[in-house]
Amino acid sequence: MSRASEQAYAKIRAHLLSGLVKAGEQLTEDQLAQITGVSRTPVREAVRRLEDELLLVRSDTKRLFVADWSRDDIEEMFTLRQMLECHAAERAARRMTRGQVAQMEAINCELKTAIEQPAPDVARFLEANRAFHDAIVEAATSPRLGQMLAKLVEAPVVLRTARTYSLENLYQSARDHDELIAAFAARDPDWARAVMGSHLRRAFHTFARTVGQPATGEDAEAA
Amino acid sequence: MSRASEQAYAKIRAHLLSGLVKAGEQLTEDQLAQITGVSRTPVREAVRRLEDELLLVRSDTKRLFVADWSRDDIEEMFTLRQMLECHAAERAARRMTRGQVAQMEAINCELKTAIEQPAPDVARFLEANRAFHDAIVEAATSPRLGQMLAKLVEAPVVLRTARTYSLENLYQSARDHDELIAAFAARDPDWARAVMGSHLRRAFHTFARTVGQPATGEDAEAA
DNA sequence: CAGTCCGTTATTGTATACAAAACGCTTCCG
DNA sequence: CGGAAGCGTTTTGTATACAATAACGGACTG
Repeated sequence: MSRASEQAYAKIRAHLLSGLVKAGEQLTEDQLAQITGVSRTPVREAVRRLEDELLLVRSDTKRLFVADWSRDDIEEMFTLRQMLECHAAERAARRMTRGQVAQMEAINCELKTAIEQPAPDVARFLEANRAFHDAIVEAATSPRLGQMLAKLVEAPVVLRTARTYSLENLYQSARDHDELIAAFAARDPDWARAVMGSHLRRAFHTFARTVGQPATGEDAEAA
Repeated sequence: MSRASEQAYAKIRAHLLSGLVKAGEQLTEDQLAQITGVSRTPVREAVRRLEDELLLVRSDTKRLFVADWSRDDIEEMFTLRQMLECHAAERAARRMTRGQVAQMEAINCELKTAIEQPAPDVARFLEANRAFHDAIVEAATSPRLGQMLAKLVEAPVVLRTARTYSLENLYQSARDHDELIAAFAARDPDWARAVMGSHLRRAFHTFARTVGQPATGEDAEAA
């Protein structure tokens, strides 16, 4: 994306997760143009993307609102993500080269060091985690699948960024990744699918628990 | 969508399937603005939608081209569609009301009459077929799923519109639909999923056959 | 003659002004 | 007092002019 519209996208997104805006609140393009410092044209471009990612929604008469997700919405997204990403893991297991496996090991190594610092570096962990999942999608070589997953993965992250991650959950993720790598190295699609399934499903439940009893947040898990 | 951008979308889309443009050919926004009769602003909006639907693609330097799909691309889309729509059928089977089942019977009835006219009315058949699948997605009550499927379903239709449909395939579709309705009435998710799976998978193979031996087209099947 | 640098042209990106549509408020009528 | 119609305000949609960037081609140099 071009500079202004990309910047608008990033700023609006940051604004949405800053917690300064409430779910359901109306926004106007002018407002967003002022916040982002660019004109309405690139703002509209950015808004379109955010609509697509379901962070913003439009009323039937084209007015713009901050999306508010129900618990069902979130469960739905996790379910879809699980379905698609299991498929991706399966495809990836059939196609992954040795070089790609090695790279995934490197990524997961980085992820572990992010955890093991004196204090776990959550941002760095999330970055590595993202890279790991992206690598799987890439190995699956299915552009449509990647496009769909990108949308699903982005969204829940928004809600969870504010939460803290328990150390144990971070370690569990790293172990899941290790097992995924083993499945890829063994070129076993069924194994890869199964590991990915439990990885994500558990993530959903720990996530749902913190949403059910919000604000205390201590045991959300990164997927 | 608003009037001008909607019109632009429809006209560009029609232009793409008219066969006047070759896959891989470059297009410019100005060109499209002239064709559609509106300014570049709504054209850009329409182009973004078409990019999202993968009918248009951009080079790494933002130049616009007509997408050309490989056979693998098409297979990928069918696979994804099957995965998602099987899931939709399963969900629908759990949630569908008697009223909705009755409505699906009505739709499939309409579909059959479209076939049985002196000459089968393919356009009318496709319309009913689309309504049938839409009804399933609606009964599944999963907005994200619906959104994703909409994209996948639209695209292959483009390629197949030019083809003719064999009578037998039309009847087979109607029978599949009957069985789906039976599965819904019985509230049997597994049954619904299985029928949908074979319905779509068969559609893929008949479709792939005509693509493999193009131009003769006589046995593409509607899903 | 090949390759690269630079100026020209083509194309996309952004800003702004204006048009159309929707909202909300007031007023007017029953 | 309720409700609907009208009008000013707000918000979104479109057109157009201009800016930035990428492709193209031609001249210059080794």
